[in-house]
Amino acid sequence: MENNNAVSALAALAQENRLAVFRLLVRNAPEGLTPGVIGEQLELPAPTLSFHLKTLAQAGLVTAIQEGRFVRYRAEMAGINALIDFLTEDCCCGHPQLCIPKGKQE
Amino acid sequence: MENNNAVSALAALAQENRLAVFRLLVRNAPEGLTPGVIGEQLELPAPTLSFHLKTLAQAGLVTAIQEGRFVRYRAEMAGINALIDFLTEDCCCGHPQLCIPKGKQE
DNA sequence: TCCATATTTCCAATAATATGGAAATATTGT
DNA sequence: ACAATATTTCCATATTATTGGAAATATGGA
Repeated sequence: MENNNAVSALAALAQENRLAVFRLLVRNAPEGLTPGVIGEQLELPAPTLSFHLKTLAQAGLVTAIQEGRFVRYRAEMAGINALIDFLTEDCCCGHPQLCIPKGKQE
Repeated sequence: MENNNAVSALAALAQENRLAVFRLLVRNAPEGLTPGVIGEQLELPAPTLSFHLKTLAQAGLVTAIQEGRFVRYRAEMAGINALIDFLTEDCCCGHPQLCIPKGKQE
């Protein structure tokens, strides 16, 4: 993962509302949800939510597909995995003994 | 890890210069570096660097200890590990089969 | 075609962040 | 006490992010 992409993904998640949106989509993976439902659940006005969804999409953390009159947003697992891997390697580089995330403990 | 702490940590790393500072400190763990050396390596003016170090410290990603006239900053591995775990659980919650980071693959 | 509903764009106000010069503070060696 | 060096705080400026009302766009159903 490029440095730039990592910064984008980190910034996308570094915001309360966007983090909540992303988590909601993960809990509703793989089907995804429409902005209408997300906005209702999280009590976000439509323009605000649209702005945040766009930010998450640009960061590669969600994808959108049109379904008739609705749009279905889905959490992009490849995106979050890439971010986790970036942080893991970043954190461990050169000093693996200092940084053994749960997942790496045999 | 609390939601708030996660947002702080994400925001701290979601900035080019701060990410560079953190990575430099990880590469120089566990000894750490002084702001003088960091600023020289990354070509950052002292006040700018000080601001970023403070942000990283508040997010629990670095620690500072005074050493005579110098201050030694160190990467806080517990902090980055907590963030990685937060993202991993966040990402996997309810749908582990969709999200298997490298580290978790058997 | 016309209406109802879903979503986004436009836009302006507001808030939060980043930057770095100048000055302040702290510590060590003389 | 003084000079030299390290780091931080102060502060003004510039940049970027967030918010949501109003209007625009898009789609399906009557």
